[in-house]
This record gives sequence, structure tokens and C-alpha cells, in this order.
Amino acid sequence: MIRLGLCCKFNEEPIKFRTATATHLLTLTPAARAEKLAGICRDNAAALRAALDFCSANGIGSFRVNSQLLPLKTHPRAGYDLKALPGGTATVSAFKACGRRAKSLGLRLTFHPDQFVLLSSPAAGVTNASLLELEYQAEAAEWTGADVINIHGGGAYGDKPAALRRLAAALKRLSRRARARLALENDDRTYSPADLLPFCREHALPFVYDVHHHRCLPDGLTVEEATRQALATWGAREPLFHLSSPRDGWKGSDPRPHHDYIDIKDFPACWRKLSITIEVEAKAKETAIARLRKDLSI
DNA sequence: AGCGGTCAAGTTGAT
DNA sequence: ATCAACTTGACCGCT
Repeated sequence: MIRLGLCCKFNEEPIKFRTATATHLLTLTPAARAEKLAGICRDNAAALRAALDFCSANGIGSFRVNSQLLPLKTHPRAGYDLKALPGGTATVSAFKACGRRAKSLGLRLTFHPDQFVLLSSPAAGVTNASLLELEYQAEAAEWTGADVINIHGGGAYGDKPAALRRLAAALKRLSRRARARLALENDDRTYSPADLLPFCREHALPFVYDVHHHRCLPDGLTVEEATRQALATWGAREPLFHLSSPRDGWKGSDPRPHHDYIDIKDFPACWRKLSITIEVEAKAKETAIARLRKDLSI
């Protein structure tokens, strides 16, 4: 019933995704730069394949793909087209093979663009860069069969309704494949479930419910009520939720940093019998999922 | 092999 | 003013 999801990387299992820095790449000749990027992308396709097989063999039903799968893909000066890199066509094929592999294993894949992807920003440059990044991730999602690209509401800029209006306008600029995968998640600073659920209903966007963020930024909704409303935004699709525990406990000075493991007391009782994906945001990664499976007896 | 400085990007709130 | 936090420390040049 419950599908547990691993986020981006491994704790003990030696599967690594590579990246690169723009500063270094820009010191290289164009040919050397292309070779370097080609090698990283090829290795990352192999790492993704290994990640899928590991998840399948270890009771992990979902894997979140790192935004740096194709590092610096949309960087203004170091950006590139994978197909134009040496061996790029074969690497695209390798990503598509990952998609077939995930499907045959029954694994769900997701993307979670990082904090710089903001569709509510008043700065046109920020929005444009965000749209470009979302289109890159949508293409990678299409290759690999990922069905969700999950982002936050972004900043409030002193006027939350105005920020949400800009977000709504930006949605119209997305391609079909990006728009069809987009989901919105509550954060722990600015956008609570109560802020985003009406917006998601209005724009037919699924809502990714992060219960840790909700406990850090409460809004009057109970966990049960937020859960119920979040489920409804997914229609026939499998809902996606997030779970983590506070590093220093709920009475610590800052409840937001994530713990290595999930404290089973933080697992909402009302989630137990749902058919959902729960992405486990615990720093001990697959080790934490193994422990949580034990605690849940699944 | 190991160490330390560095790394594309935005926004918020605690210090 | 600085800094940590956010899905994640990893890369790179030097010794």
C-alpha cells in the first residue's frame, strides 16, 4: 500500500552521481569541456540504472532524481545540449533505458528542482531561468518516465496573493510535458498547505504534502485535514507526500533541519492505510528507509 | 591519498 | 550584516 521513496543519494551503498563546477568547466577548451560533461552524463545514467536496481531489491518503491543529473545543463555560460556532446545520443538512450527499467520494476521516479526555481518571483530573469530549468527537468523526466516535478511556492515578496498570481501566469508558459508533471509542495517558511491547497484546486495541480514543513509552519489545518485535502488534488494518480524528523527534536532551537532517521512517532497515524508514495527525507537515506520499514512492518 | 578553499542560481528569518 | 536552511557535500588544485 505505502511506497517509500529514497531521495537522490545513498548512505552506505556505493552509488554516486557526479557533478562539476562551472568555474572549472569554463577554464577548459570547448572540446575538453564537452568530453568532461559527456563523461559525467554517461556515468550518471549508469548510476541511475544502479540506483533503480538497488531500490527494487531493497523494498524502496520510489526514487527522486537529483537536479544535477545533467550538471549545469541550463547554466547561462556552461549550459549545453546533451545530444551534441560526444556519445550524447547513446547517453540519451541510456536514460530512456532507465525509464523502461523503472517501469518494469514498478518504480516511481520524481524530480525536485532546487530552491532557485521560482515561478512567483517579480524578477523576470529569475522566472525565465526557472522555466528553462523546468523544461530541462521535464525532458529528463520524459526520458526516465518520472511523473512528478515538485516545486515550492517560492517567496512572498511582501504580497502573497500577488506572488501566487505571478505563479499562475508562469504556469501558462510551461510546455505540456512540464505542466503535466508539475506539483506544488508546502514549505516551512512561507507557503503553508492552507495557502497552496486552494491554488492547487483552482489550477488542477497536485499538492505534495510535507508534514514536517506543516509542523514547522502551522496554518490551523490538522494533519488529518491537510492529508484529506492533499489526497483529493491527485485524482486517480498516486499521491506523493514527504516525511522527515527534526534533527534536534521538536523542542530544539530550530525544528527544521532533518534527522538521520525517521522517528516513528512523526509518522502520521492517518497515513498508515493509504495508497501513497512517501518520500523519506532522512539523512541516513536507504539505511533510514530500512529502519522505517521495520518500524512500520512493511 | 588527503586537505582546504570553493562552488550558478533566491528568499527568509534567526543571530 | 552574516548565515544557515532548503532534496544532497562534492569538486579541484595543491601538497
